[in-house]
Amino acid sequence: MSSPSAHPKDATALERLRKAGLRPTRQRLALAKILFANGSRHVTPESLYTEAKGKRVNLSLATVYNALHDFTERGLLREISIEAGRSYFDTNTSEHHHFYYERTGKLQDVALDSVRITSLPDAPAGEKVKRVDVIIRLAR
Amino acid sequence: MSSPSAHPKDATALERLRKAGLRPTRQRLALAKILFANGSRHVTPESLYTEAKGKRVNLSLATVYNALHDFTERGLLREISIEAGRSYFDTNTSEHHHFYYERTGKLQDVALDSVRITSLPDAPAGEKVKRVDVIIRLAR
DNA sequence: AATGAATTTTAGAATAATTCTAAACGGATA
DNA sequence: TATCCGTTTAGAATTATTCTAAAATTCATT
Ligand SMILES: [Mn+2]
Ligand SMILES: [Mn+2]
Ligand SMILES: [Zn+2]
Ligand SMILES: [Zn+2]
Repeated sequence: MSSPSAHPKDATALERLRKAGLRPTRQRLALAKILFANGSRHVTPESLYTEAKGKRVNLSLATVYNALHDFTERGLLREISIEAGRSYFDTNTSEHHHFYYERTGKLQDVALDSVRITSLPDAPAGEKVKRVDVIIRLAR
Repeated sequence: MSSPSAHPKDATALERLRKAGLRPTRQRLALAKILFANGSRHVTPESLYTEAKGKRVNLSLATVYNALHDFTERGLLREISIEAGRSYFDTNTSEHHHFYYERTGKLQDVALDSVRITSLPDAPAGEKVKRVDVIIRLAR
């Protein structure tokens, strides 16, 4: 395949990958551009694959899985599980919560400070709290 | 206090199924006995199937799936999704939260009043809050 | 630019969880 | 007991994800 474009448009995605210690391959650059071009997004592997294909990016589904996991390991994404058999990847890696539209399966960010938790139980002995996830399930 | 089951907690497996409008078949009775014999439990289809087989209950995995879904539809269980590719069924159907031990995949109940949420965002237009799930992820 | 080592991508096979199919079975009722 | 119809079942099918190993690409070194 051809070498990566050096256009300024790529700078953000390229820098992001470099900073994360990930080789900026053609596929990773294309996915990073899609993921980080605009605001916060919540994608599934399949939805991202479809979107990339729609933009005529040539890659395989396995590469999408690899990239999503690599990005997550390097802190570029956060993985979210809400429903069995479907995993989401969130471009917003800062602490926040979610609305979950049960009807459509869509996720929407909820700002951290709009959910005030004023007490939490102590973590069991030998364990520490890694994260508190609040999912606000919506129905009509 | 010697008279039988005034509360669903005390109901026999048979009574429980009858009240739920489910035919008390051999398989459902055996599963209900395992599930509701003691306190709160969090099972996976596979773990329940293995446990039943260990007690020499003759049934198929498909029946375990059917029963778990039937029980859930009739309010005897609640389904919980924490991790993609693994679903849990909870015998505690009252409102409560969970500790999730990431290392082992085990769930543990967290009493509703030990998590105090003093503010929540308004539901988006046309939607209402169906449930708020709090998952406290634990790591060493 | 060419070389070579390490990393990444890929197609397709493999695995895992769950659902489907349709035939056999068995509770409920009369 | 006879009949009805919901339930169970084995095995196939489906879906999501991971694995395999060969080919391609990146990148450091000449
Ligand atoms: Mn994963
Ligand atoms: Mn289900
Ligand atoms: Zn988010
Ligand atoms: Zn519980």
